[in-house]
Amino acid sequence: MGLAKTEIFSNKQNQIASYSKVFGHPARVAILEYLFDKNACICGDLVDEIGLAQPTISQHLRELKQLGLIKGNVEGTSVCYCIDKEKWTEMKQVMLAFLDQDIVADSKCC
Amino acid sequence: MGLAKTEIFSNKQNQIASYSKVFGHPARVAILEYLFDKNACICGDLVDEIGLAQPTISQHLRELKQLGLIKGNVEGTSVCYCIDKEKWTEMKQVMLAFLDQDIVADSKCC
DNA sequence: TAACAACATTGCAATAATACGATTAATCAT
DNA sequence: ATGATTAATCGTATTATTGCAATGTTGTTA
Repeated sequence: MGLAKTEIFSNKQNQIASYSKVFGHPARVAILEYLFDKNACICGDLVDEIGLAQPTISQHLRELKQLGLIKGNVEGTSVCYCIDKEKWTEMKQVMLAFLDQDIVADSKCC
Repeated sequence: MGLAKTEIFSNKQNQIASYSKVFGHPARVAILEYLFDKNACICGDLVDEIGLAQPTISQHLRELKQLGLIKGNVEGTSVCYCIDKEKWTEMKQVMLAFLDQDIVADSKCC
């Protein structure tokens, strides 16, 4: 039905899924990498840098902003986006706990 | 259009997006956590464990299998799934490189 | 104030994802 | 062989996502 049954899963599981979902599009990965690379707030160059239309970029930025991973400062007529470091660290904790699950050696099969 | 323009992004960016996408649903997160927790191949208990119908679970398992993150061994009438450790480690490298991007202290704003 | 610049929003078309009933395929038990 | 069990696949309804043209909003500049 296109609608995930989030209510039957734990908060942690839904949180991991939410973070992952936002990373699940290469444009958003590219935006974040660009923001990291510049290590400073950048503004409208994202549209030129990534080959997507302005409304599309704006939409991706909004999703990143909704999760709190980026912040936007209005600077005159342009808006300056950058990584929210606290939130990024917080997200990283959650994701690492998931990715770093112990792989015990003696599994029964496979 | 519902169709991501993957061709304008790098292989690495698309790879990160692919891994993230598969983690972008709580059911698949739950399946993986259960597989890790049991540290042994389990079969149809996933249907009982997670509250989704059998075809739905089977569909999620297929997506995980397509990415290579899990393996399935046929054991009689049931199928035994477990984490593919090599592939998991490989995936972890890629994801960590993305998550661990340097957050330099002296950013210009925000 | 009027024109402009930079983004955000809206609306829409096209495709993808989610979920499950029904069915099929394979194996086991008798 | 027959029936039961397990899981994969098919078909389909429903919702979500992606992308962009058109338009709106806000602040700047002449």
